[in-house]
Amino acid sequence: MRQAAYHSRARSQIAANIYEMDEHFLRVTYSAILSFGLQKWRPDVLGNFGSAYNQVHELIAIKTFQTIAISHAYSRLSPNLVNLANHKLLSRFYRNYVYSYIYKLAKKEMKAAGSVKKGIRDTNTYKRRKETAEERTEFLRSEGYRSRVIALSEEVECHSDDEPSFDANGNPILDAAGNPVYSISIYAKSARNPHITEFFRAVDAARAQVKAATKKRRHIALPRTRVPSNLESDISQRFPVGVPLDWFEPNYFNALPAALRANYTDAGIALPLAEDISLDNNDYKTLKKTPFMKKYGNKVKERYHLPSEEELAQMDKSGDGTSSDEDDMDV
DNA sequence: CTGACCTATGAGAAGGCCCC
DNA sequence: GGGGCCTTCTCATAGGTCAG
Repeated sequence: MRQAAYHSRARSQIAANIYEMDEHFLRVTYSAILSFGLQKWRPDVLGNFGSAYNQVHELIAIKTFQTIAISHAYSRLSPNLVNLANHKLLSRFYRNYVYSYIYKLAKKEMKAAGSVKKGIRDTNTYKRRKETAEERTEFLRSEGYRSRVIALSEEVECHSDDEPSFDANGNPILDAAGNPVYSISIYAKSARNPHITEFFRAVDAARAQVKAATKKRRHIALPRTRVPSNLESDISQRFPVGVPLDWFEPNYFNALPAALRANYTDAGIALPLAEDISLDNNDYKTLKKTPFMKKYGNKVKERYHLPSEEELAQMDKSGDGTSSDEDDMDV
């Protein structure tokens, strides 16, 4: 029961609300549709609301709403029924909903099937990624890291995104029993240095430890699994702009067009090489910039090929952002 | 202006807490 | 242990921003 409600809600708010309604009221509504000689209630959203076809739909919608609302069909939502008899007002609500809200969705969906659903999923993916960024950053601050390390995490683009487990058609993936599998899939972030990814995983483990030790367990979080074969999502393409250089995987970075590498000429270094970090040696956390660079940072920076002074000067000459030469494209 | 990208916020569900 | 309140989770939607 609880499962069913959750799933109907997960598909759509409207579907979930219909699910909560007494079946009797649904029968009243459907028989009204049939009594007008219609097989289905399907207004022509893209057409004129004044057409006979659409007027019938509007009439059915308002009449059935009035009929069942007065019988407390929507009591769960505790509606205010003061204006229930105001046909003009209900008509305006109806038209706003059908010819504005639904119209927009229909137009979007016509352009690309599945785009409405994808938009909703993306929204939540963005939000989760933002929260990941905030929580990791907050943790680094609370652990007393220097700003060069915190800069690894501050921008949302520093972090990979995740999506619920849906198949290519946007349908929930089902388990053997036919129930939807609700889990979160984490996409790869190929631009990011695996060294940094390891660092974030350690951060996450520590965050989980803090959470378990201090917070009450309110909610079972959905399991998160990594997407196989290093698949990247389309949300993950953009680079963070203010990150330390070693956020990037060196080979990946060095293969980038000079125009992109040029954005990071002033970027700092956040962490020592992996082999220079050990449990009993974490002075890198507190060293000031100059001694840090001398002891650890310069070694890291050597691995990155930034555009030379000559290249940068050449790039300036070829005009700031205005039409570029064809040979810009080759790297 | 339009579309892509992203944020802010409301709302329902679930589970813990508190008190009897 | 169970009813009511509180917190935190997720989802959905509306709204904002910005580049082209």
